[in-house]
Amino acid sequence: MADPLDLDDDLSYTPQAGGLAARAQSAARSNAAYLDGLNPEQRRAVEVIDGPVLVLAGAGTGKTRVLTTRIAHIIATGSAYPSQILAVTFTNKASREMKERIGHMLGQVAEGMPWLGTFHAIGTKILRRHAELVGLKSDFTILDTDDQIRLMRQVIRAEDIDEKRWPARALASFIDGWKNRGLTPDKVPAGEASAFANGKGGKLYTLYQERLKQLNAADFGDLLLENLRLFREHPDVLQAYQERFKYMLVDEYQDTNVAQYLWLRLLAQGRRNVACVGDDDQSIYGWRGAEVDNILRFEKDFPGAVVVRLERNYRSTGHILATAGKLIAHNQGRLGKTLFTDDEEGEKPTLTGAWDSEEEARLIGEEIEALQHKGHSLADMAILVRISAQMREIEDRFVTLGLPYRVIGGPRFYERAEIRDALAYLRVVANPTDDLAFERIVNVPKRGLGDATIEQVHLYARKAQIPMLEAVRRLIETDELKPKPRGALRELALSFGRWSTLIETMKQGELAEQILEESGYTDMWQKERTADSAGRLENLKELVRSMDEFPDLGAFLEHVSLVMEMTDNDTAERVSIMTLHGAKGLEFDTVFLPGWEEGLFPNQRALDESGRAGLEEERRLAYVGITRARRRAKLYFASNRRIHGMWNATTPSRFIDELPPEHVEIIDAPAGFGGHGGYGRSRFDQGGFGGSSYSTPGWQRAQTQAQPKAQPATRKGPMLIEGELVAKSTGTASNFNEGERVFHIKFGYGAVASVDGNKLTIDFEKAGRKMVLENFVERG
DNA sequence: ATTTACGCATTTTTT
DNA sequence: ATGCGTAAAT
Repeated sequence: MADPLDLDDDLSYTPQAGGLAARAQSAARSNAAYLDGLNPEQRRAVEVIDGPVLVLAGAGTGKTRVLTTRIAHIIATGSAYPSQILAVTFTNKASREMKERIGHMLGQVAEGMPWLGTFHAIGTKILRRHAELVGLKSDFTILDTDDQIRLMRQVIRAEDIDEKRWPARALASFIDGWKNRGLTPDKVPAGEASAFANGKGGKLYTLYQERLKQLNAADFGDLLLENLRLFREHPDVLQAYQERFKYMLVDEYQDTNVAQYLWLRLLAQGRRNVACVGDDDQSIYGWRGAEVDNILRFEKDFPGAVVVRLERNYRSTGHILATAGKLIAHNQGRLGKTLFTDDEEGEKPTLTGAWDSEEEARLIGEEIEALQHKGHSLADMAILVRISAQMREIEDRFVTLGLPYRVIGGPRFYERAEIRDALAYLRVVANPTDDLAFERIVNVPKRGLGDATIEQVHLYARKAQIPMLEAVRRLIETDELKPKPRGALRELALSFGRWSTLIETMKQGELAEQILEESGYTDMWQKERTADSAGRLENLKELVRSMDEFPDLGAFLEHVSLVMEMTDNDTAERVSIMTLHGAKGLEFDTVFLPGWEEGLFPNQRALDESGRAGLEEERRLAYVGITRARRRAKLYFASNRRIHGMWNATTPSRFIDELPPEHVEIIDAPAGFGGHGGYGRSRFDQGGFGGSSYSTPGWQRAQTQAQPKAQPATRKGPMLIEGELVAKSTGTASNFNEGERVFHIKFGYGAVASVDGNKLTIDFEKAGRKMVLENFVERG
């Protein structure tokens, strides 16, 4: 790129026949079919393209449709070329979805939207063009969280600070917070800068930034922060982008942090054609820097802004919306929306009290099986929990029941250790100066290189101002190293040399395979026969497979650093388990919401740390949870829950008391059918307990109205006695024999201790003795 | 240098 | 309860 500021390079181009713009224009002429089926508010949100617009889009009101149609409209009316529209999202998923839908709408893939992407992807794109202006080279590497923390640890050590008292993790969160707020080291308020490491916080931040520049690297926060610096220090650059972006669109505006807000505001100061779409009631990321205020003060920032409220809900039934609406009405400081629907009232959301969390899991399992037998698809059901720790009991229950489930969230593909290790090898091959990657794998698999040796290399590298790999090459020619490490390092350096030459001739997937093989990395996992080693090897294979979809190794690595996920096309029939945060933007016919207890939900920590604001965010989380449901929302609370391995008595969530009794059905939990008197008896039978909210008039009324439900005849689940399976034995002989070695996806390897029908008792090497259904194990 | 043992904390998660 | 990370033992 000769002149990075020559942004208009692709603007002089005439739309080709059949190109995106041409097709769109013809669509517009022919009568704008894309506008059909929009309700009046949606239409307004689409058609008012000039000037600032704030679209308050409630849950399920067609937000994405409005965004994509708006883009199509801008293109179709010839108001701008696709390359002049900036459209930012938070997640790759959202931007992928938008790309797809726009392409659909305009009849082809939206290759023509170069500026549709996440904040970070677009920030990266801009930064690479002007890297020199902020002290980077355009091929700078993007650090992941691991790299970031390792680098900070080095900085902390170099400053001779006690790592115990001031862990790198904590510094990382400080720096992250500053970057989220758009604060460069010099702008950090003195008070905050000195809160870390006896006043050294600010200095550490400065040093960390210096190290990043030395390494020609940027962390996630920098991708935006350096943009800000770029725009502020180089008005000509800013102006070029202001002119380029005729129209700007922002998705999930309620989730923007200060840095993103400042970035947008700088760009929007040009033409002021900025449309922000969001829902203040769904702001649930305050804890990572999102500022609901951004959306609340939009009209002040952009005087004369058109505000459109989307309140017609196309997702949920009446009772569900009424329940969610009543709950969220308890929040103050909202812009205020009331969702409505033309849909039927539907089933009332249900509330079930369980004796303990185990019973809660059991009840959910039974309900799912009952629905399944009525013909409902497991893929249309989800369990939404407040914290990940709640998943375990539910998973355990599902494993026992043989109910297929999938956990959404959890460690993502590119965050898995084995993937990061493999990537580190590739990074070093692609870029021998990537010290952080080199350090990550220098002793993985174990090569007998310890801290002492690494430190030696470090020292040498720093003295000679060369990358570590180069330092290794020189060191092995001297006799400064002990023979053993010297041999290991020589071997490694030779390998990297060899691999580097292959990069030209070999497809990256093949190369990766060879590297993993020759480095002994795959061997390492093959030798480790634990429950997940097989999965790890499978992940590595998947990685290699996916690599060849990219033109070259560099393109692949760039993708990986920005897109920390892998598109999985697992369409198998399973129930989803995820956190409430992870559920945002999704919808299901049936949603299970366990754990509505004080302390858990609202979460005590959120309350302690953020007070009323924390409570309101928790309430929004509850709102998000309920509004995920299309037809059925099922709330649960338990009177006893195991927390950190200890049983605690709990009280029902205050949110339960905020629900409208007339829209909620109270389910009398079936008493334990194992014969324990009162076991599993609903708390409602005991009247107001523990000073909880159950003495309020509304709920007393609700309780008396509650139909004591008969033991559901539809319950098709296996018979249970104290949670043990009694009726699922098929009587048929098992495929497994005593003493046989087996593998279980969750518990790993073990030996069959006894066989009972299709149930096996297995002594697992790691997990101990468990009883599992035989279809969950395979011969090991 | 690597293995084992003990102490400690433990919401939510994207890029 | 459980895992993770650092400290002592091999």
